[in-house]
Amino acid sequence: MKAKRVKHRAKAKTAWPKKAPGLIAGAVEKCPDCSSTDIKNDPKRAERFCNGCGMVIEEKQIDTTQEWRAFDYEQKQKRDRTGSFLTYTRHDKGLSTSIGDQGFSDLYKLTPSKRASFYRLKRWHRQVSTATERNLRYALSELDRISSAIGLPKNIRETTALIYRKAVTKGLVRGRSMESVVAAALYAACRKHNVPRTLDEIAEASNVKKREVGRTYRFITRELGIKLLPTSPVDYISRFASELKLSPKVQEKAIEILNKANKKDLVSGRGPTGVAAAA
Amino acid sequence: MAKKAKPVSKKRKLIGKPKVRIENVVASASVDAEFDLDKIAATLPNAEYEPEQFPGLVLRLVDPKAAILVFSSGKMVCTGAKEPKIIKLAIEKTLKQIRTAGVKVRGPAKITIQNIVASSDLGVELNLDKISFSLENAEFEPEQFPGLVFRIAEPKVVFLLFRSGKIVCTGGKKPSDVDKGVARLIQELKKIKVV
DNA sequence: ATCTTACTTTAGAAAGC
DNA sequence: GCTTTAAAAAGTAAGAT
Repeated sequence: MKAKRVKHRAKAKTAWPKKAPGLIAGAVEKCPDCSSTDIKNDPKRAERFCNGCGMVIEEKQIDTTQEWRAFDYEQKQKRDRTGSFLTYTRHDKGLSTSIGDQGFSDLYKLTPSKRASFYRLKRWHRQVSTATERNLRYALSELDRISSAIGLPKNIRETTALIYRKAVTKGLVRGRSMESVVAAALYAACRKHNVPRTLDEIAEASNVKKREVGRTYRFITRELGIKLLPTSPVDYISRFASELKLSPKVQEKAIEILNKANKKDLVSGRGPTGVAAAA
Repeated sequence: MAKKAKPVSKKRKLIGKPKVRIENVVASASVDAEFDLDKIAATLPNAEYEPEQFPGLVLRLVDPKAAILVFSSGKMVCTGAKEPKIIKLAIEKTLKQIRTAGVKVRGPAKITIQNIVASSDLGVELNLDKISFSLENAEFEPEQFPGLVFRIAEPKVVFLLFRSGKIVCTGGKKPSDVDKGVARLIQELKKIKVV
């Protein structure tokens, strides 16, 4: 059975949505790798693959770099709605190459024209990639779960994926639960995009103790050389206001108060959340 | 005994070097002997020993105020000392009590100070936001902790800086590390004009 | 199976929650 | 009371390799 592992194609079956539009359910057969019977057919690439682990069952060929790009795009569009395809972890997002990835993107590029090379590399590919890839797949399904739970824009998911991947590459997940690292990366991404999501919200959504999310956040942030400015209390205003049903006028005044407080240097040491609430 | 800094009004500029007070000294010690912790725990009233929870026996001394963790290997950890010299006194007293419990111990213990925690007051209000923006090794997460963490490599110590100007220095192995560290800290703060 | 982490315990200060 | 910083001791747990 010739089959190759397709990265980021699928993730834990439990996290898969009912169906992936555009992909037709395949015949009743088991995946040689994970035994899942959830085999899908990919009309675009003319191949069938396991929906559970991403293993390609039959390759009917014709894969070119260009088609890979097309594939990415098509799947990406679907992903946006289903939250299934992990295309944003691909090289096209610069998530691999910029961090010394094991070479997935290069391998993909070799696939179309150098079949022989591919097969020779396949063994190596599988042994060195499997662990990381599975970790990544699981981590991303976690990310999707949490993201949809607290409703986050995709740019934040992508940033989170990027941070997570860098963390994995640097071996920062060792000794820590993958969940806490995902939560920490997500928190960092929110901070980076100035999307106010408190540690508590993320901790709750990810089932990781607040203390652990915070610790992991500080750890990976330090190790990856990421230095984020404390969230401005102003960023919390709109959220708090809508939650409390405050008028725009009140919000404006709150922001005004915050600006004054800032000039007077009286907020350092105080959590932005509390400051915003006070205002 | 006064806590130290009386309500000195915060000045705008820092002048002179602030007094540093050592709050805690942690040291490891060891003797060539194997300790029967059950026996020690059974005879010393000031000992706590719950091997299921932690492999060390906890001995609390009131005289030299300190807490000593005693391990079956003959190694110990002494914490709570307000000054380095107290470590030796505490370890000596610990060995004395252990002998009282019927456990033989010969020779003096070799002691190594592992960490010194000190506090001080710069006497100036600190703008932690500005410091975190300006100093590379500063990490400030007000949502998680009100203090700013600042690490310096030489001497290798870590500071916790607070808005009030109060600071904590930890990680030093000897008193001079604290003094040099504080001097270095002030030097850095002056560079970015926050003191 | 081994190596790597981290957690457990101890003390102390700081200041916000 | 909790949170953060550092450090040692000797176990356990979990993860990666």
